Amino acid sequence: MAQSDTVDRILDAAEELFAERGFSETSLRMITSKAKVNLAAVNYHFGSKNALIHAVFGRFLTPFSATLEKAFDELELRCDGKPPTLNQTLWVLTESAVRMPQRNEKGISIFMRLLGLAYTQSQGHLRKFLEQEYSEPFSRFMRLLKEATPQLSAVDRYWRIQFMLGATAFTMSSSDALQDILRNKLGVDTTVQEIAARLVPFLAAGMQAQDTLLTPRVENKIPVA
Amino acid sequence: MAQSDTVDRILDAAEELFAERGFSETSLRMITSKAKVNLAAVNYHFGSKNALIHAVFGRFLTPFSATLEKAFDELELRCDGKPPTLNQTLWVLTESAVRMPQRNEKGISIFMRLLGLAYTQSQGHLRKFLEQEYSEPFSRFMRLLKEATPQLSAVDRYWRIQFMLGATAFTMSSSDALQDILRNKLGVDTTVQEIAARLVPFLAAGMQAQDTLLTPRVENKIPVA
DNA sequence: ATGTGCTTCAAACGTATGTTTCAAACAGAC
DNA sequence: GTCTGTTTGAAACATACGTTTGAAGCACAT
Repeated sequence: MAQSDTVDRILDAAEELFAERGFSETSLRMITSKAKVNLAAVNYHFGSKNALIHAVFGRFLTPFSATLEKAFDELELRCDGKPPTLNQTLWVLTESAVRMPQRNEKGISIFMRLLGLAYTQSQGHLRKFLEQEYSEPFSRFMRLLKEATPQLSAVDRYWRIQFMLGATAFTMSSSDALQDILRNKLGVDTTVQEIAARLVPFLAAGMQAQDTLLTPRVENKIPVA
Repeated sequence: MAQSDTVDRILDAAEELFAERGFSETSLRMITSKAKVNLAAVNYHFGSKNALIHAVFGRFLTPFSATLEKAFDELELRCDGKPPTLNQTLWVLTESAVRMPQRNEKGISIFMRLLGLAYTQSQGHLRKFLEQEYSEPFSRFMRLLKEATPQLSAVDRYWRIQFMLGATAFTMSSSDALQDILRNKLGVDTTVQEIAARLVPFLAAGMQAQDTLLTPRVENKIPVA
């Protein structure tokens, strides 16, 4: 699955175990025994469990954010001057994610699941690490979203972006399980690419929904029982 | 905050701590010391930590599912014969959630966060417990969704429902953090009710999106780099 | 007052965790 | 070969966890 270098073996094992069990639920002993490596190797090479978590994220997030930057560059070049549309922006993002060189066939869903976990599991150190390490591509994406949805108020846009992130992270993070269920229920096979292709129109439509429901005060809009 | 009965004190403390830290990250000692109760009381009254988790969910999910059933009854009665619309169905759900009698002002976000965690944290026992305990209102909701979106293929509907669940679970599970960020960024305060009021139109629009993008083969739709 | 059933309490149990230690093994330079 | 710096190894460390124990406390019927 990878070269037999200790560091990479640890990273591979940790990545997979974190993705399928979460951080707190994965012990160093599980990782080292899956990696066929001595227990002390983790602390020797990484310093601590938290640092290992950071390393796992850094290994796939750094190349990804580079890919993403280039893709955004191309996109803005193609649009010369005019801001890219919402659909274009979303497609560029999913493309970059889907086209990332993967270590194996599970790569994409591990990638997605880890991102989801980073968002969900309230690991303060991880959030801090990601914020200060990858703030640039993130805020660039945010800026593109803003320019693509000028009709939205800042507050509306903020929440809808959260909804998008949620739908994406959640679906992708359990894409394996969801694909299995669908296969059993309807006998249909799906690829991650197809899920992404279904997701983007969903997100774009939600993002651009004009809610006639929400005007001055929200409470009025909830029908009284 | 509550009556001084040991069981309730434990449930209150556990609920709050689980919501803000997750299950594995919350120890019985944290719970019992917050509840000002002896450590052994948890195992005495509930049997185990897992059983306590079930009890926490049962305490708010049982009345909620009863409320929901009644709300669905009313809705179907109001629509006599015709299937309720997507918007109606979604509103009835969020209404029932938002209107639940709360133990305190944080009640709603705790409720939401716990639901999100149940979905996200891969605690096998919890999923099993929830499935066999609350399968009925869940599948009723699914049936209503199906009748409200007859234009969708089964596969499309399946994925879009996952997208909805994801957006909801994710947003609600970190609603506190997201509210804080928004307050710092734009100086705006938000209630869970308002989040729900923004979420519903987003979901409805996404659910009803007609994706001109997806026709015979998906791969063609991803622009080649 | 006495006994009974339920509840609380402090203490301990066994296990698992992240981390450290220090000697052994190893690789490459001289 | 011998030295040097790096990596591995088995074992132990301290701490935290969920759970169990058995005595003490309590309310209440007899």
